[in-house]
Amino acid sequence: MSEISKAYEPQTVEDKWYQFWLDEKCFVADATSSKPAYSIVIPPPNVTGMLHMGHVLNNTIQDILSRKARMDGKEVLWLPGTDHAGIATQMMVEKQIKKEEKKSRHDLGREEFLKRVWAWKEKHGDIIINQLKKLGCSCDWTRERFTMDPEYSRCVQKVFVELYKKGLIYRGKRMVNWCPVSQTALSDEEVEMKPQKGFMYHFRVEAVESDGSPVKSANARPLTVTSHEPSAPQSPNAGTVSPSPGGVATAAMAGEGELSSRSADSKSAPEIDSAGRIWLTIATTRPETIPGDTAVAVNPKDPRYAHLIGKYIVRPLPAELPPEQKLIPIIGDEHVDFEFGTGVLKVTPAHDKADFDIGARHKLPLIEVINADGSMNPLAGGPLSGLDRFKARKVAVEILKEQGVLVEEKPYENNVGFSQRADVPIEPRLSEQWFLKYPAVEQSKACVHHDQDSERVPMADARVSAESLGSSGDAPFSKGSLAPARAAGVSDKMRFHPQRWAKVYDHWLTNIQDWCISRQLWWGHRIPVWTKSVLKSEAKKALPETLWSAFENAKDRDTNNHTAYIFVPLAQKSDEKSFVRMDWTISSDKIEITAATEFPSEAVILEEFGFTQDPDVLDTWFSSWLWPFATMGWPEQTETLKKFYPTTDLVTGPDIIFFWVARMIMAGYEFMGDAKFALPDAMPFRNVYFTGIIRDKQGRKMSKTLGNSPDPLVLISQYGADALRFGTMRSAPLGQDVLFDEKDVELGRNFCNKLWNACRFRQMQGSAGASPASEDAPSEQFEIQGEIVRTLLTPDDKWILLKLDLAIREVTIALNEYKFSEATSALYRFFWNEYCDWYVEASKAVFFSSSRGNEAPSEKSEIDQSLLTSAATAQKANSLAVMDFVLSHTIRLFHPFLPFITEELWHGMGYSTDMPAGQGGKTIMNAPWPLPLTDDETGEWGLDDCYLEMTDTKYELVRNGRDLRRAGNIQAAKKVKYVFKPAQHLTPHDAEVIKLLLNAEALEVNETFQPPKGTPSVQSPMGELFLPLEGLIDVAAEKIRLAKEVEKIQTEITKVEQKLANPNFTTKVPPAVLQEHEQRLADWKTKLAHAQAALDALG
RNA sequence: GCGCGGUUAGCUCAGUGGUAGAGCAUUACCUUGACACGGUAGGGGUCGCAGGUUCGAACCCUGCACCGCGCACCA
Repeated sequence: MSEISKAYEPQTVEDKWYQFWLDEKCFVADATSSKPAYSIVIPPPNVTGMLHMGHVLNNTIQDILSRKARMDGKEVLWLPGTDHAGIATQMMVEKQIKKEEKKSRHDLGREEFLKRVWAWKEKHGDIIINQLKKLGCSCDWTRERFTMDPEYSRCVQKVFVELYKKGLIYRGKRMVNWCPVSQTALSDEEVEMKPQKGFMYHFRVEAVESDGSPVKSANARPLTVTSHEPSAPQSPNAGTVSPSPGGVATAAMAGEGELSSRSADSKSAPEIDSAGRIWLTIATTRPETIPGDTAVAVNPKDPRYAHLIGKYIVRPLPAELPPEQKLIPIIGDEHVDFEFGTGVLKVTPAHDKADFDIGARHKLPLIEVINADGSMNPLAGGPLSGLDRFKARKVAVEILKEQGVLVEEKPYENNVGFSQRADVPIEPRLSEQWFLKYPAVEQSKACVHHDQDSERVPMADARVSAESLGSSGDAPFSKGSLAPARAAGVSDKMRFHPQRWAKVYDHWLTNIQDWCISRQLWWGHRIPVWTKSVLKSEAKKALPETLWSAFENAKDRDTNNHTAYIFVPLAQKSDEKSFVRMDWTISSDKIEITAATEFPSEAVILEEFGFTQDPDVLDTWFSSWLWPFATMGWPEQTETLKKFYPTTDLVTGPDIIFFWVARMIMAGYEFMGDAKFALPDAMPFRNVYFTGIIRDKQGRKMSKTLGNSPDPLVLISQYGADALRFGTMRSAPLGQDVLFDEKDVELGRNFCNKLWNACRFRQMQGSAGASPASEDAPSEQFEIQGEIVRTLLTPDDKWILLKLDLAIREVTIALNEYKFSEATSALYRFFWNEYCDWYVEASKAVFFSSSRGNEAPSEKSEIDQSLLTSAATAQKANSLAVMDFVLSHTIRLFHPFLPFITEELWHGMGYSTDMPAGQGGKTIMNAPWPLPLTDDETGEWGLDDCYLEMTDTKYELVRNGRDLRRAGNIQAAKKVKYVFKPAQHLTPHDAEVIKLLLNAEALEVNETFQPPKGTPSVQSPMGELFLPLEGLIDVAAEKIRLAKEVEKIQTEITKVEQKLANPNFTTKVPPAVLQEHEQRLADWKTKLAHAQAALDALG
């Protein structure tokens, strides 16, 4: 800090120190270290992503935790990496290729397309990593991982095969969430329900017999209108209302006309027309799926319809089919809610999840009418075929209108599942996919802590240990933070912060369905399954001998559709342990064989045998869920795993609690429970901190389309990374969403500048002796070596040392409880409001008055000049020593939050030179985290708490004295003289401090001062302060001020008096509280007396 | 429908039973020797509503309202 600039300039400082940390390998974790471990795995950002505010929040927190842990003496591993993000990345590259070459991925072919994605990854993969570096993240970059690294892919395959062998992974033709844009299946978690405005269409169909002849209404009895369920609207005509004439109703569709009132009736019962024919009205939001209907269902308990079960209806679409091909049964199914709609449900087993289940129960045929891309296929009928599903909906409605069967069309809002990625409605679609039955569910449920009061007991790994807090921990620590240090080797449960997420997690785990893990994409881990299908008749010839004999010897081999397992030694391998497990399915003429293997060599052999690999890839989360251990060398027993697994903290957003957190926990129990790892626990982390979601200042989510997402790098270049970090942390309370405002970053920058200038001020006061004096420093060489001398400590010194002690406690506790905004606020308050506003200002009394020792007034001339000078010098040096003590602690407290500026100051202020190389001598990163003052220190320096109160009283007097100025309408610049009438002895130091803080020209201390009538004054336990204005006083203004004050005091007195007059209060309240109230009353009364006297004096 | 948050100054939020707080914004004054990215002083609040518990409630309990989120959803 030789040429110290007036304002802090972060840009050069940040780059310089980041490079230094990298060069010095400060972030590299040593798995062989004897220090206790602390570890975090980064939630891997998308490899081609860009840093956004969510990353800033998330990674700043991780960096704070990591840096704090290093200062606590832990061996820290913060393991970074990126995620291949299947759909997102593939879509991005496809879009690019489309734009630049007007080609689809299919034009390029799989191999070429994957080349392009890899090229894209190589080109853009470092961007986000470099952005994290800009932010100051102290990740161990030597261990950076990517979810498609060869070793990582190996883990994914191994896990797949293991689960497959356990029978937890299976293939099945099921209803899945299909995204017609990405053209892939999705998991339930990737579907987002959104309210959608549409229409509810009611159309009617005739109930017929199996031969197509009308069901006679006579047969229909015992239906009577009055036997309806209570909720059904009663209508005397309902049973006999006339059917609408053919070709009815296009104009009145909006719902107000005759038609709609009749349709209300139609809800209550089937209509019976004059010819005695029975009509059912069906409600649907998706008329385009009518061609796929294979039944209509009613509730068997519904008296309106139950008698029709077993009859048929004629499906209106496709219109061109002959009626006999459109006959579908009326079935009874409990699923139908007869209070909803008309109580008649059209069943489309191929295009609706619930309908599929109904179809399965009733063995209904499936008619698929929608293609993978969301268009209709020929089975939907001529007019619909080829149309997009939404267009087809409109056309289907037109056809129903033409047929005269549409009875109502009313606006309707319902929830529709959307593909999270592509933002289009998903299509429930039947397809063959791979599914996973989640493993270790029960363990995963049991492992999370649920106690209500656990928020106060933060660290299961005893991150807060007795020694890390110092032995003198009393008041603030006794709240419980020191509490249960976990007994060594005993696993505790995992903790969520804030805890309420445990309930959400639990609920999800209780209700999970199997996970659809296959994706019809190309970018991702290809499913390690190979299949081969041979004609039964040619099996012997077509199969390798080993396989054929295994097949031939298998029991039940002729059973149709029978699945069994055979283990086949691979012919080319002599190693007997080398088996690939194969499943086979035999149908009437074919044998289908399936094999899964994680080994590339076996895959090659399988291919030689004519097996082909499943074309699908795995869900991206199927690789992410292995992140905590696959990045550490699993399945080998690496040093890293032994040292750093389970990780200490996970920091992530609650939006991926199901996608990622829950699944990682299950994977941890499933794959890390193996005794060979000799781990204390299989759980992947001990604490999960859920950040809030970053929103803009209007509370909206940040999104590209809204354009409300600021670019963190722009903010960093404008304000500095420290400023961004500090501002974000200050406004990010535990568990709350963060409303981001650039003002917060500005605040951070201002704070850094304040810190910078406070150090600059210290620097300008010269050397305290520890570091050599620079050329232009005062000529005196201080003797005291920067040590604090008790006898020279002023009350202000003691006050700031005590405040520092409190700040250390407060910040440490806040960090241990993951309360980052609390820690930041405490530091801000301490440094700005206590250190800068009061201590630094008060210290000027020492610096400036001692330097004026040479100009001592004449009455002191007898005192030896040199003695005076040296006393003043010693006093000054002592204050500098206190400043250094406070600053060197403060800078360390700030380091996790503001890594760059603190490193710069640490060196610039020379604090690094006092430390051993490994403990701050080289970098502040390894400097010890400040401990609360020890009993030795407080005893040595005489830091009694009474100095807090004493000095607060002094500062309060100053505040009131300043107020007199304003009350007297005196400009801030105008130098004024105050008179102080002390109640007891006032030290010259305190007099000087008061004078300086009042910005007074002079402070006359006069024990016998007789103020002229009307002199404004303030009262304090220290004495009375006057601002004599010699007739310049604005009497009216002063009267108003005093009157106001009297009023205020009286209000307070009344409040306290009322309390004290209540016998209930005086008898029931704890003595301390009672005493406090009595004291308060006395204080107010004194104040009142003075204010009243002053007011009276004005006449 | 079920569950979870929230409601305190103009804005964003702290505040777990004992004198209502911070930052920003705002008003007035000040470029004094670290800092105008600064200083000093001020104005501004029936703590969502209604009950209850208590000597005492922003805080604990009950109910309600409104805002947000999650889960489940019936055409």
